[in-house]
Amino acid sequence: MKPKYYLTTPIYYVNAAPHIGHTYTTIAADAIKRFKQMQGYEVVLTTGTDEHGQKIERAAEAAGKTPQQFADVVAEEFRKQWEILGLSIDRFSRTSTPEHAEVVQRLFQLCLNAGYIYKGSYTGQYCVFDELYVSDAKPGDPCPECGRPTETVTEENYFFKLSAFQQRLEEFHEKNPDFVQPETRRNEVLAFLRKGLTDLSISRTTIKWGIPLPVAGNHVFYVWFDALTTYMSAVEGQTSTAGEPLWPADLHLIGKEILRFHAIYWPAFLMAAGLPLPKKLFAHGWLLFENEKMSKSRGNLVRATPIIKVLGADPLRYFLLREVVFGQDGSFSYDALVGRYNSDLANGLGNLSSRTLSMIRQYRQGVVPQPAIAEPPLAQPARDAISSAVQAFDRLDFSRGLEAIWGLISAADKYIVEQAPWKLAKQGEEARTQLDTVLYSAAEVLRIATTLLIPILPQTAERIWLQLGMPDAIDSVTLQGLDWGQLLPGQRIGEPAALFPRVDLQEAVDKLWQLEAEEKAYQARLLGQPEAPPPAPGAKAEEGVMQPIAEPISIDDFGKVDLRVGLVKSAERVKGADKLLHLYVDIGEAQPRSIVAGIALAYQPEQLVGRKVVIVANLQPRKLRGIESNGMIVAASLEGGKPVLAGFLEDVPVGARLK
RNA sequence: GCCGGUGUAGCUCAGUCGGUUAGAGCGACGGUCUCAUAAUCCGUAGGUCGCAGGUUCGAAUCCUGCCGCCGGCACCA
Repeated sequence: MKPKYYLTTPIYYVNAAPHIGHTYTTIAADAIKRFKQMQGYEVVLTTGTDEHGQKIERAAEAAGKTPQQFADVVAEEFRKQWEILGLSIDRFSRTSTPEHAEVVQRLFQLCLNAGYIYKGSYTGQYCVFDELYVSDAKPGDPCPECGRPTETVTEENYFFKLSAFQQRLEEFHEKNPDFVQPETRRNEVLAFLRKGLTDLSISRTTIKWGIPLPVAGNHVFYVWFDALTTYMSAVEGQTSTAGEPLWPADLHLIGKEILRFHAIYWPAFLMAAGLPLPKKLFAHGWLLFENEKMSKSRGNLVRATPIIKVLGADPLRYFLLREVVFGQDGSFSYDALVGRYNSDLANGLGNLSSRTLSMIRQYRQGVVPQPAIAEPPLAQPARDAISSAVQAFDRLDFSRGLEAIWGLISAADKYIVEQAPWKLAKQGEEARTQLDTVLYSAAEVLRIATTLLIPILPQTAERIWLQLGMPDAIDSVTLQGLDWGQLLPGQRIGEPAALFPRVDLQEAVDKLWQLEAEEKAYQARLLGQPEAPPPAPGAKAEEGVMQPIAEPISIDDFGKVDLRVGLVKSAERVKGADKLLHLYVDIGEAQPRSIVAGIALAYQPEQLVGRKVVIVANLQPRKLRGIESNGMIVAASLEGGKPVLAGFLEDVPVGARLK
């Protein structure tokens, strides 16, 4: 009986339609699944959507839908995306289903019974958009993530006693050094743990769209308790064919941004409930677009669908797994994508297949010949490639594994040129056995490379399989025992056809940009969002999202703010803080004021001395890094950028009021 | 500021328990073959191995300092 292997992708939040970041994770998971299957496991792969929360409530409202309707639309987009890509998903989980709610409530109950849940209250500044409390913020402060104004919220919450698990979690991570990979991520987890843990608020009363707690009151679960539990609810009560329970998961594949929740919260929840913990966590890096972080606000998100249309799903899989070292950040660009397509797939694999099959047809009437020797020159390189590729894939190092396979492809190309079968064919009888060996070797390399590539290029592998005329179904092929010499002489090959027609770089890139603009517009319509202008081909969108305009105020309200012209008398860096400068500013008072401003990344202290600036003079004093700050400097704050100080074109006297 | 990582040819990277002329793939340029998807194959391209010191007979490889970049934390807006 096969051992089971249960792996998961994260569940994706339905505030956004699928983009290539989602695709990257899910493709990797699919490749892992196929690889594990070929190693003899019964594999279950789940993915799904995270649908609750205030952000969805509001997005739905803006789109004129109920939250459920809204979630339905986006969830369907994800499902379709994985279908178009041909991903082998066993279960698509949605947090808005009753089955899931039941498991979440049960997990809560277990934690409650064990004494790890208590009721408390919390007051703080809350950002609705990002659904997070902003620690240390004052009323009206903007959200650090999005810049939108925060709201003061007090609520009674249920708390999870995370602090009680610090030691157990540390011990767990010490004893399971492979639990979190790559290692650099593990170090982060340990560092975070050692700083100490505070209890976690796991419920909200401000949200309606969520799973109710099985207690009195209007509490619904807050994101992590709800979302993480999907990993369990997806396979609730299920076993493998052999009767082995699917939980615990063998691998959670995640992005690095959600590491902490998976490496700390999730094990703690499970420990509290007395349930088995997952076996492994792998945090992959981000896909950067031409070395910039992809984000909605930068407008440089890329979708997979245009790529599938122009090049196909397999080339996208190949690119993502070959170009990016799994676990590290990687750069995505259309140029690199098309480059890889032409050089590796068209000229490499595709051409080897084409020339090999064509020669067998021309010189041997389409029948795989019997090699004259048992150990042709390519036999050992092939064995080495099998061993390196399998080992690399096993540690999820796809790029290295693919390198090894392409090394074999190159060796075959080189061997073919050295042997020049087209010459052997003209030499008649005396070269006959030699030609047999050459043709067999080429076909055998093709068969071995194809077998190794099944997890990465499933569609292409199947096409080659048929073209080679392999008698057994490709689904039944395993990696166990894969070796040189298993291709049977006498086999009649199938119909050759080009696998990856070469494309013109510029034409392909233009087409990709055009389809991308259409896809982006389509997604915006789907989510009921105002349509963004399509990006100019190749242009990097730099405009950020317009921050919402604050509530209207009266002239009297404005009059409360005392803005003054000030002259910077001195400026120095604040020790121990990257962004802070300590200034003394003359605004016409007896003594210059001490003001601490977060502009050190944008301005050198010496640049500021003698400069006239605008000061909010009647702001409540506050201590920053132990230094008294009596006021605030007015600056344009660019999202994700450096602040730019307000100033005057004409000369103005110090102390003048702005109104 | 603290912690971790990283900086090698135009691009993506390999190479570090110190040791001959520092490597691969892609791209570029030149050439070759003709089975093949104007593919393959061969050759060329001269990179202060971030910078500066140090240890050593000898350092990309060890040590120290500095700089850049990335991540986490702190901090701020």
